[in-house]
Amino acid sequence: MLSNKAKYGIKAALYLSRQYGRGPVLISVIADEEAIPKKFLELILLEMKKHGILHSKMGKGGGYMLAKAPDKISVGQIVRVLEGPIALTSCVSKTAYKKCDECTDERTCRIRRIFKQVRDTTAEILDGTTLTDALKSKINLPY
Amino acid sequence: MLSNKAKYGIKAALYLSRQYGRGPVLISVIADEEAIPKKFLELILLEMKKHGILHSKMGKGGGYMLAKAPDKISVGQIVRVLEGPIALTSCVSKTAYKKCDECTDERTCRIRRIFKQVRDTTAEILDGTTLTDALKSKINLPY
DNA sequence: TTATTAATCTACTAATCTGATAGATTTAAT
DNA sequence: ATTAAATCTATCAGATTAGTAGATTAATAA
Repeated sequence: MLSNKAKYGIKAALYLSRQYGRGPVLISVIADEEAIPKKFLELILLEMKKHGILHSKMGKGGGYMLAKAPDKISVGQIVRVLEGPIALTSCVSKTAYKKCDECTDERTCRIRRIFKQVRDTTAEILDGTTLTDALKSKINLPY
Repeated sequence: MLSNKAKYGIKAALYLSRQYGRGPVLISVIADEEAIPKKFLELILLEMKKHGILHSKMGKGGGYMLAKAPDKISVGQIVRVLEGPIALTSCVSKTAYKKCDECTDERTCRIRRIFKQVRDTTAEILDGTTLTDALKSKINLPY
């Protein structure tokens, strides 16, 4: 299951996408609007900043903003930063590859084959969905 | 990431698939052959038994066996028992549906749409792969 | 230059999950 | 009755999750 951390991070990023181009947004505003514990959100935004997803400005008039346009940021990037690799087994991860401890032969491992398939389709969806895509909707939405 | 528990469970199930029809197999044999801590494996097999994936026989000449033919057991079933729901958010799970705590409107939640897609494709792969399928291979394997 | 505002950093906590291990008990076959 | 096997109950150390608290630093504006 996805952690609250990742969920909150995606929510915050979507919020900042809607505010994109309008200058920095206060942590407290995002926290209020998206019902996220403020202190927890601080840590999350900081982590996203350190990974180049967000920019921030300190002091009066400061706040957070997207580091890039919302169509240049994918949900996959955010998930990787806040949740870790998309793959379910390390032997199948692109960003955090590591042979499984107990693995004798990766080439013949049946579990690997299955979870490689899962990783690839999941990555395709998450990396293929930008924040802009995520905001698009068929139904009418309140913002 | 997939827990060792689930990995061990799948490995054990694949082992039992290869022995299918030959009577009960000792926990200790599976543990040895698949390099799984025996005591830990006990718990895992018991859990799989309780969920109808395995059968067991106590006493001398006893052991574990598949409860059904390997082409009637999917990897998805095992993952659900040992790892929990396939979905990354509860609001998108078929077997463990629950509205997200903070959710105000499921119908309009963008995160939900994305993770529903991920769940559906993942479930398709895992439920669509039986133990028999998992054992099939294009390359030559040592068993 | 001082007050104010806002992010940043460091540290801590409680609860839960993971990956086991230990030992006693029950069941079944010989 | 003995032996072999699963089963049950309990415990444990370490990691992770989901935060909270408080001090510090940076930037702006007065």
